[in-house]
Amino acid sequence: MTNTHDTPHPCGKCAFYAGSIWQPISSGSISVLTQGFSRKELDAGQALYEQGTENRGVFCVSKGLIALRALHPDGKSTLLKLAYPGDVVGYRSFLENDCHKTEARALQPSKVCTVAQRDANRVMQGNPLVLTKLAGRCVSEINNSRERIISAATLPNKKRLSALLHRLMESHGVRTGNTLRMQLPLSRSDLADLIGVQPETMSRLFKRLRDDGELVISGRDIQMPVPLPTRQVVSQ
Amino acid sequence: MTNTHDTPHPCGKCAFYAGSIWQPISSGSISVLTQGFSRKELDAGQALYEQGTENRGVFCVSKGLIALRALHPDGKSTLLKLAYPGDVVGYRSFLENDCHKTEARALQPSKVCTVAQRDANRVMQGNPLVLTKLAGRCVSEINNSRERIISAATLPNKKRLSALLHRLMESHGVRTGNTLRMQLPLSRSDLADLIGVQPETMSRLFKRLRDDGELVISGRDIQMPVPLPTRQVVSQ
DNA sequence: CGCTCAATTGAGACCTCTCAAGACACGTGG
DNA sequence: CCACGTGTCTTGAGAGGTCTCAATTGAGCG
Repeated sequence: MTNTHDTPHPCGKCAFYAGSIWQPISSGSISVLTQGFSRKELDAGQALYEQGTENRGVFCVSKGLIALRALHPDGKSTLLKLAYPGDVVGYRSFLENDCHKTEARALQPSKVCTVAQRDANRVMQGNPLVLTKLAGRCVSEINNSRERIISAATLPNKKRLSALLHRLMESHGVRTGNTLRMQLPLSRSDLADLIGVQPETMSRLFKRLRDDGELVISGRDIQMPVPLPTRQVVSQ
Repeated sequence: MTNTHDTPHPCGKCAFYAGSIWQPISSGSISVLTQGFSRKELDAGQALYEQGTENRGVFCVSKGLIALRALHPDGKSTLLKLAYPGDVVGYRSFLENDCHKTEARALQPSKVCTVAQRDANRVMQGNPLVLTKLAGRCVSEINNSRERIISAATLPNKKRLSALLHRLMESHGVRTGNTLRMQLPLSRSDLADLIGVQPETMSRLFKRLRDDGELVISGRDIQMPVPLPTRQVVSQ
């Protein structure tokens, strides 16, 4: 019934196949993976999963941008992570076999591939490398969190915002001559979350950066000069 | 040469055996584990490993208290985590097969069990459950980091300090009648790191908590009333 | 046009940071 | 035992930053 031979890998045509957590796996597992595999399109603002709901599998962003937010009892929320194409989301609750402690919501029109929980577990059991790769994603996430904690303790807010904008520019910016330009994918509130201040303060930080001549802002349109190549200090 | 039969599990007598990442493993792996196993005592202030050094294995705290700190180029440092008995440290660099990005230093006289890298890898390869458990530790660490980020964005410093002291009291406090009392295992600087303020601000926060009557402080000796049983709101 | 939501601006209270100086505990050596 | 360091902790003062509450502006949309 199952042809273990010529079933193509469901992620085979994905641009992020090389780094996929579902690769390599035994040819026998490919049919299991395919069985649990589905692709979904999300409009901007649409939720991939809601906080508090049961985990239904492991999700991989293939296009667009997903925001992971923790919703608080008082109605506010905190933006915890931006998931770009190639990123895996939902693995925290998958590994814990627990409900989602954050919501995942598309910031831009996005495409997400899902491997259903049951099949994901079966593939994982037959292919230890899958768990190895997932653990690698966990470690990356730990690294990211630590960087965020360290920069919060180390840098003043203005510098943190500047660094954040430069990072966003790397992903979303288009270079024209000597300037970079992007449409911010985030609201001011979300930006404020990412550096840990109130939205009003965010506005004022923007103004200060503008006054410093670091960038030109108009709504979500941002321009800045191409940064000089920063010379990394090589630690022996 | 190896007796696969009656070699005892090296963690068998440990109080944290039940939650150990090295359990259960195949009886054949026990001798490998034993081979890579060593126990080390650390004085207060002594380093388990230094930042920037190569990973030499996976460490498990069996007694005392270990501080994980990130050291910055400017000479300052940030306290990232307190590792209590039962906690595993060094697994981040172990999984990445990379050098340590933090230092681990004993805050109190401590005992740490080490499984050397080479043998840890061999045991892990033969026992997928080990990686499963390690992934679980990663997920816990992610949860901790997220809580820290959320509370930094949500609560004012005074409340964060209060929450931190209550948490420390749970681990280090002794109840006498209606009061809890502990010797702080941390310097003011380390406490300041944990909530993300300067040491001077830490002092002033302490003073405000004292003025509020929340606690009695004398150096590192802290007393507070036993908190009322907080009634958890059950979210349906 | 009028609604709504996002973003900005204003004002004042409050807090935190920095730099500096003092208080305190602890250990060492005279 | 005392003097003297040393490191930790506290306190002070002023500048600067952030927060909150409130009002205003701006942009998108029926």
